[in-house]
Amino acid sequence: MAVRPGDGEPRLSGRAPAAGKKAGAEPEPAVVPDQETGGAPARVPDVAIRRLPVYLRALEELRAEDHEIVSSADLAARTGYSSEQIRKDLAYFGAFGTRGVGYRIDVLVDRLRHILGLDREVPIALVGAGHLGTALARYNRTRHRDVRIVAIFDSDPARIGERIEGLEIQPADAMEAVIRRLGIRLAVIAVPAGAAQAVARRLVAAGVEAILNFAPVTLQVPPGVVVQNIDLTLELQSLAYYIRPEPATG
Amino acid sequence: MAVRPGDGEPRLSGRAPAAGKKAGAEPEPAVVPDQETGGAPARVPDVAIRRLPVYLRALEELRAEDHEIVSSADLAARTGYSSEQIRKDLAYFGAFGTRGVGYRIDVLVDRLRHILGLDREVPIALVGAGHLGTALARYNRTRHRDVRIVAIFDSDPARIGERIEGLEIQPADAMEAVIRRLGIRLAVIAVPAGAAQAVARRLVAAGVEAILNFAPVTLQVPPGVVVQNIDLTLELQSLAYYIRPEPATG
DNA sequence: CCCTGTGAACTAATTCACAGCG
DNA sequence: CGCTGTGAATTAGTTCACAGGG
Repeated sequence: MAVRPGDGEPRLSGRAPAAGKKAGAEPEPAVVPDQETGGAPARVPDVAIRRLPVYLRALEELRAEDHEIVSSADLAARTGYSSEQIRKDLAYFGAFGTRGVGYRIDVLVDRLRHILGLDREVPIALVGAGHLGTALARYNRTRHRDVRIVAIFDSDPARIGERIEGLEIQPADAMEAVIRRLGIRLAVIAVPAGAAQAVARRLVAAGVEAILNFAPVTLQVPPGVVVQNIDLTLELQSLAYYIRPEPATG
Repeated sequence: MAVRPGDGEPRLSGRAPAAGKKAGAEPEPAVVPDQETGGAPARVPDVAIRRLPVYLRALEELRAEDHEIVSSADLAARTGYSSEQIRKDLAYFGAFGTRGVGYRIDVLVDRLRHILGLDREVPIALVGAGHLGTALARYNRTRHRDVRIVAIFDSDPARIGERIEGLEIQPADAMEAVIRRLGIRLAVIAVPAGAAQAVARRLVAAGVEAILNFAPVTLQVPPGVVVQNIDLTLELQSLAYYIRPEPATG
């Protein structure tokens, strides 16, 4: 069952057209941002977008090891994706390599960061400072500057004012105001299942366009909002499928 | 960008039959368990497997609301997947519905649980009892019985003996022995990046066949072992892509 | 040469559309 | 009828294979 490494694909479907019933199901192929990206061509598959951060991480490792040039084959060995796949993914955004040589690591890192929008800091809101939310905030804030949690909200009065890695937990009431003030467009939901949908609605109303949802529910969001779900139970349940056939000897 | 709800696809490639010791990249389409499953046909796509737990959850919600019958359209509305997709996924495993009527919820729940191997308790090992590991264990143990963490390991002597939801943290040294004794075949890795590969190797050596990995590294595992990665940073970085085009007004 | 970049071929997955049957 | 079950059509994604250029 050996799995390809950089896993965890999304299903960021209905990229343009509606997810809802009413919205006439448009068949159009969904055009990618572009301009801002440094000229992304239309139609980059979501699966490819999800691989870019994996390449980026591998490149940063290589750079830390004092490499300057990398071939798609080297990246393939590190990431587990095929070299053709990597070349194709990169080629969606332009020709960054040198034939017969490979890619300059620093150039490619800059390019990928720009494509992903990581060349400016991406401020993130975290809603829910329970055990999971706290662990996520702690991890994120000790390591990352590009995608960084800059606001934490919780509905428990007892937690308000407490700090996680220097960042104060704010009351849920303040959510809209703070998100607007900081221009936050990406949020993480780490609240109980029962509260998640309401939180999502408020986030979207406040201007959030992308949500990473850890609550075990299917969020309903308007078209144009991207949701990525991470659900421990679902992952474990689907992994259970792969271990089912009892070991030969029983 | 509206996303379909029950997200988070995997890339469980190389499902390869015969989890033999010797490697050897087989290109064959990978036959699904079967027999044990209640007669699964060959070749069920991984993406379909990953949707089954989503259906299962929706069905259990419906049952809790005292519904007895559900149509694929109802499930579609709850899960965000299309009704055809749902029917096709279910049909991989047999004809569980009644034409003109729908599916009996209790029958379908039983079927899905059996297909996923959740009709016997699936014991799980958690390696790493840091903030994240602790949060995961707490969440899992307060809710689930089907996929249940039954052993927790940590390398920090200060944590040994401490309990999380009644379960004692054991020393990392005990890993192999405990996994063998309890017949654990599914494990969760929640250790720092630097330790993850070594942990994965030990787990596999002790008999683990499926790993849910929270460490930000690409694990190398032998063929026959399934790895699913969950990586907060990667998720946030790819979501950043979708919010890039600045809001019109800047 | 060597490795990138890319159309073409192929494979996988989804959606369509309708026959089939309670 | 109404909704399942499923081949056929379509669309998406990957791999092949080779031309192209430093």
